[in-house]
Amino acid sequence: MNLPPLIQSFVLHFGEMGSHWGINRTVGQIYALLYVSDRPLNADDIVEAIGCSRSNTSMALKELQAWRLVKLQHLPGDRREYFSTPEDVWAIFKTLAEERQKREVEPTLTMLRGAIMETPSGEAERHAQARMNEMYQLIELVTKWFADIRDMDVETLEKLMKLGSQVGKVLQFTQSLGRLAGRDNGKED
Amino acid sequence: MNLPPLIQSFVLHFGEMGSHWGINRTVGQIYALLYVSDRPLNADDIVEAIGCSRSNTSMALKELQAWRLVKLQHLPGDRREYFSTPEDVWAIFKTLAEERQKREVEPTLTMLRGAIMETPSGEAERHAQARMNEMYQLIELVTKWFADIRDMDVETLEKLMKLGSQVGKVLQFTQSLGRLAGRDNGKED
DNA sequence: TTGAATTTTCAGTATTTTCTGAAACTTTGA
DNA sequence: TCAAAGTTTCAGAAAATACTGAAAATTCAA
Repeated sequence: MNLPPLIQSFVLHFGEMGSHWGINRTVGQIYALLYVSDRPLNADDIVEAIGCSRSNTSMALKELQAWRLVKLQHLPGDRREYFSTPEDVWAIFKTLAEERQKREVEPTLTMLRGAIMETPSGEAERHAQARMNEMYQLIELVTKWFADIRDMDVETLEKLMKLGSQVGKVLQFTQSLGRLAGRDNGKED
Repeated sequence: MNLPPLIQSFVLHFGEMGSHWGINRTVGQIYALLYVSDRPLNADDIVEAIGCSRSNTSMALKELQAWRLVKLQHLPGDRREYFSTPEDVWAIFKTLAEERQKREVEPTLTMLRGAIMETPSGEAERHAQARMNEMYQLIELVTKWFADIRDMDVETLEKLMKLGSQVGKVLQFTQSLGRLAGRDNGKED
């Protein structure tokens, strides 16, 4: 690996982190490298920087494209393919959430629906179904909500997050709006 | 594996899903089994149901305890250890988020802080630091927010989620109320 | 159409992770 | 204290995953 120490530690960390998230090390490293790079990189740049084989790089880039985490582009007068990550960190975050949703959450919901439909034979199975149903309801609620906030514009999203748990008070406040009680908006820190 | 088909498909699915999330198959399966079980199970029950070795079960249970995802208990008049999952699916969700935070997010923030502190030598490194800083800000915002909503009571949380993107509108509304009242309800850092 | 540049595929190898059985350890009741 | 019941540890086997180099395929300009 042939990188300034500052960037190297970032790249190595993402490699390790990948393992904890079911992503292979090279994929994590390449992603990290592209993320901090100030220009698009081609496969040979990456081989040079990371120190893995050309073919491994090709596989990893393919996987990153499948996740929609990197953009492919061509530079004028150069046949090679160049890769970069989207600028906007929020966009990255949203893409990741969307892909996880599609790949893991949806199949889980499908499995749960199937199991919940079955006719239980006996108390144990009836209980299992009730538990699966609880899980189903939770996952559905959370993912619908994620989809909702995903579609909010970043400005509003950041405001919402900065508000934090205060949003609970805002909620209670708006619920009592029917009475038009003329108090302030309930922020105290 | 010796389970009703309905439960078996659930258990197998969680085994597979585990791999995508950096959790080993047996751990995922055992967790799923305990989740749907209508009574606490001991290690031999688990071996019988899943069909793995006794020692593997022991390891997996240890890991699940480290994640605080299973409770250990003793039944009167029985020396064996019995395991079960918390009843409340929300609690499970929160525990998972907390542990991930501690194990993966915190170390990442520490690494980022370290890298951002370094003195950059050259434009490439300066750019890399700027990118790392963007990531740092995002992660910090999201985790603070998670911590905030984690501490909300389930009732409020469910209301909030059901409200979905409507919360954006409520937010804008209360912000204009805040301005009218002469204060800003966005938290400052 | 050719051939140089580039990317992809794939079979085999290396590495990592998971799983097992045997042995060691712990706990508890007599 | 012992012995029985139960649990954990750990070295090595098995399985899964990642990585490589060589060869095949693709692309593009002439």
